[in-house]
Amino acid sequence: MENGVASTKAEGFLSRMALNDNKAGMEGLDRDKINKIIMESSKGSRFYENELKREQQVNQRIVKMMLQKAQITEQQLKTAQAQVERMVAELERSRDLSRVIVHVDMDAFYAAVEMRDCPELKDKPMAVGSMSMLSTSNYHARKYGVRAAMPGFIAKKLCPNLVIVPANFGKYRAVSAEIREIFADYDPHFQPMSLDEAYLDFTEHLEQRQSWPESSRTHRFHSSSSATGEEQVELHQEAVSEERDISPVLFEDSPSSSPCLSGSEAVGAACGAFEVFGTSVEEAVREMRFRIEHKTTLTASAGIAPNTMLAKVCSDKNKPNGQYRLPSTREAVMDFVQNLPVRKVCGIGKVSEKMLNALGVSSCLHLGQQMESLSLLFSETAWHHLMHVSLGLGSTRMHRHEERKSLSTERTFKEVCKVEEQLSLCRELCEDLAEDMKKEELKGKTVTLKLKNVNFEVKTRALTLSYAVATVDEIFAAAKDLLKTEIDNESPQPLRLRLMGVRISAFVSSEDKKPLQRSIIGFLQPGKTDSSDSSRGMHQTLEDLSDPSFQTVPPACPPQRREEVPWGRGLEGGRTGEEPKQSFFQRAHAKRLQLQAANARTQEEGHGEDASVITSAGAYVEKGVESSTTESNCTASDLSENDSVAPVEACASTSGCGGTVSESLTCPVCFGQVETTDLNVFNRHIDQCLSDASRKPNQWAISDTESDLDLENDRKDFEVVQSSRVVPQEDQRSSENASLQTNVLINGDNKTVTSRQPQSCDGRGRVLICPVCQLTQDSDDLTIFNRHVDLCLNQEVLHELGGQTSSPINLPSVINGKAIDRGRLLPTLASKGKTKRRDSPPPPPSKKAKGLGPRNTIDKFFR
DNA sequence: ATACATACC
DNA sequence: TACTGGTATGTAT
Repeated sequence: MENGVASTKAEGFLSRMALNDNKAGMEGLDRDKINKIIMESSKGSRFYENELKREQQVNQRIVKMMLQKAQITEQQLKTAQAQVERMVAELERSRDLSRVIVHVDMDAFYAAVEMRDCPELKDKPMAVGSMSMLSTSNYHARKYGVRAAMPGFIAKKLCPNLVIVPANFGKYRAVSAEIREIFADYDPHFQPMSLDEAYLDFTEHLEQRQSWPESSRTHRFHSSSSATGEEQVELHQEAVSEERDISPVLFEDSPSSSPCLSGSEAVGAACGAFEVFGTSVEEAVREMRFRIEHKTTLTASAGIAPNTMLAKVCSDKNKPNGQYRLPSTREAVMDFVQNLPVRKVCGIGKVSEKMLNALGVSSCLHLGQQMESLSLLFSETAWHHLMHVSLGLGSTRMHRHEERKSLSTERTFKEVCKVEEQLSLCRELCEDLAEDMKKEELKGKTVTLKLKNVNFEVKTRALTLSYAVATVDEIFAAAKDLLKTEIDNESPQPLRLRLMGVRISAFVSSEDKKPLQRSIIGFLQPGKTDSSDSSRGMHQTLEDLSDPSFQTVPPACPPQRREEVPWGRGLEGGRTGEEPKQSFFQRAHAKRLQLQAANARTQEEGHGEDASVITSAGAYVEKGVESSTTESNCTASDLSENDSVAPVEACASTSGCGGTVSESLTCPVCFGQVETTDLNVFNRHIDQCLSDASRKPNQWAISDTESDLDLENDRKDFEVVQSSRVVPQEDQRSSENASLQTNVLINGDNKTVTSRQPQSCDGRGRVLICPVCQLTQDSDDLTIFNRHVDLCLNQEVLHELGGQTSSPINLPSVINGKAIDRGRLLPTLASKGKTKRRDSPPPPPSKKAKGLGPRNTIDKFFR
């Protein structure tokens, strides 16, 4: 109510532009004066005009709704009422007041971090962001009406002394990690909503807490009041370590056994006062906030309630640095809700509020009173939500982060009208996106282009492919088509853009992400000579794109692509030169392959067939490490769709190549010793190294992964060695195709099996093949094998460093010195899963690769 | 499936 | 001078 309609009297104001003071720290402002300044700063701008337009659209919606309302009959109302009542009864029956949910929210987070690190800002109005847009403001600035989502230049008009500090997300992320550590102590399954807020289920913690000794609820104060500047920073550090010293003791499973008391008293006497927290929820939450403040020097606010919807509202109640508990009784909840302005509810924004207001609904009390009409005027999901709200219902359990559904990147810029610039912009976005896709090991089928013109009109254009994509070229191929179409539609007028964005969605099931495998593969791959296939078809260069005459390739037709650029043909022209974008390893390996495989490139057509069959079988296809102008297509995903190779796919998953278990492991990328025996940790390290090394290249292919079935198989006995090109073994040995891609299955008889002979998958006795030197190892002792691989990896680098030509590496355990092929190793599998899964209903996101995920990494190799 | 709108941080 | 960027979801077609 204190808000009412944002634009109280100022009739000419756009409600959507007016100050949104529905925010802590903004009570009692001179709204009219502030709105006047805001309007004066905006009036006449393109932005303003667009807002005006949108406001009108909303108004029309409202008019329409009112007309509808006017036509509602008694009968309809009656029916609706019955339905609502039934539903209320049912919801009431299922009301769950047994959980204790807490919503924690850092106060003016970014601003607080900046103030903490720069004391001069403390007593000044400040905000984080830029002249164009602010992310947040401190409470001092809020008094002037300066708030998040307001452009800096307007904020400056409201508050000329406002200090605007650029955002430093790295810092916020670090602080966020600190507070999350604390959250985890109270609820290991807490649900982070952003860097500065999270929902926690305190129920379990409270149960245990009841039996905790006082010592476990005792926390030491930190007296740092006299510190200033750098000193304060140091103190802060101390606080952090202190916190760390304390928490393990405090939160052990059996707190009673913790030696906390005696020890802390002594320490406490030396460093400051104690604070003992009780066993109630409020005390527990106070303790948590205390620890947060102690550890970060930042304050948090919290809300305690029986569900998330209420907890969220409660956390705002006593902000900043406060908390509010809503008792877990139906009565308390209903009372609370009655007085709750609808706008405070998460999910009800500016527009919904306005529509509800038009119906005379401003508080949740009205919501309940008008539910019948609302059920007739709003969509089912909408009114169901409103119904829950009116009853004070909300989620009572934390559902941990679901799988990501989309990934996007967008950029606002000055005004771009030239087609070439638009295309190169688009390409840049695709590059960024591809990089992110790679980081997350994702592939998606829908590419969406977003455009905003200088009048702030937004347009989105989507294209759904029949196969999942992830590389720059694939994404760009689609985005560019979409862009081109828009350009054509507008011509002869140019598109006058102020923003462009690219999004990918419709991800393929993610269980088949084998991060490390891919990583290591990419890493071992020679520069991908092949797929870079710069030349044809799909590979249009930027220049080509700029050519108005260019024809776009019909989107979404994998078969066509395959014809144009058959798999495995990429070698044409096998790149002899070095790819500047290759990783060090790739270059090293490529060089060696080059030397060893002398003239092996010419016959691509010759083996094209085999190559494609095999690759589709589960080979990992590397995406071209093309220079910026080339485009590669046909990635593993294309091939993975080929059902004909399914049989092989089943066999494609390889078992790990063995693993070592030693005190420390040597990272094949940085060669540093990783002090751990935990493969997950090790894998993470390698992933990090790999991603650091590959930052720009995008050279790693994204291979598909194996299905669960494969994973099982893969624990068995066969190995799949795959490289970018398939070469029958005979040829391989007799010719120098060695450097071409191959994909072979090797069974116990040491026989190379191509995808045409999938049956050999069940081969007994496994044969391990070094992914680096490609030599078959006769020992199947994984430890020995790993040692060999390590040596090979090192050797590889030494060669590169020494600029030597590589020669067969003779290492212990390499027997059978039969070079199988010099392709790469591909532990995996490529896509198997996909083909299979595709036939059956897509796996519900829920199954999240339990247990599959983590194991996709290097442990396949080094286990 | 596509486009656009709304919402949240 | 200057009005974000990322993700999810709902609404409508």
